[in-house]
Amino acid sequence: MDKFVIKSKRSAIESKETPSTKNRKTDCETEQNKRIIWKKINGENLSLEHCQLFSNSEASDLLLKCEEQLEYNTGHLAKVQIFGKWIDIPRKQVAHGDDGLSYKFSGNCIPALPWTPLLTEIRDKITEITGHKFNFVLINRYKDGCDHMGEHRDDEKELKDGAPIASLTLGQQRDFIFKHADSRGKNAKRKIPPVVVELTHGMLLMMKYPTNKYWYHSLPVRKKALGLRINMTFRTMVTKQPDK
DNA sequence: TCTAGTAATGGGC
DNA sequence: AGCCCATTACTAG
Repeated sequence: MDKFVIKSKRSAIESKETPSTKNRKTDCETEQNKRIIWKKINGENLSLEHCQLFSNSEASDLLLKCEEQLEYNTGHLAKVQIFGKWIDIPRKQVAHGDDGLSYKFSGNCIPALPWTPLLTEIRDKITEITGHKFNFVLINRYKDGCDHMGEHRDDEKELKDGAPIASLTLGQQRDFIFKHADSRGKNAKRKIPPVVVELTHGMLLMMKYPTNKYWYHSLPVRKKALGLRINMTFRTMVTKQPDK
């Protein structure tokens, strides 16, 4: 297992500069598609597949471009109401996608901004590799290991039935934890062990049906993770029904 | 009408 | 010290 721990945003971006020549990129990048190796993680109604979609240097380049180009929601779109209090979400978030789509998040309705050349390029690369088309991407920026996301399932009603979600990691490696709906809480019906996936720089994780129906996922706090992570989850949203 | 979902908090390990 | 878990109140649909 090749663990690549990025200690800071700076090192994430500069890590492509290796002292030796063994990792030097040639101009055969088009050959890369043939070298992609998928790994599967399966369980009861759990179906995940992941691969190293982007090389270390490609992923670092994309992370840098994201930092230069992306802007994140502020104000009420960056807050959530919990137990009566309005709290800033512990990360930054923005959505892009086809015209008219939006993302509902605990009462908030986050409208999709238009696709940008950078996001279109990444989207099309994922489509090329997976064969799946996406009309929406939710981007979450975790500045360090203290930024996180709680346990949740993605809103099934908004997502096209049976469509996978493609999750791209850029930057800091983080743990991603899946918990079965029946094994959560004090009065859990069953004891199903959680599944931990290490999300690494340049890794694409496909969450396939029906994973999201039965399994919650979270990105817990990791105090020792010091670097920046940007995550993009490409989705296929249900497009608005034409009025009858 | 009833269910599910958001994150901070504090205690146990 | 870090990680895990149960608890907390209100809203949208």
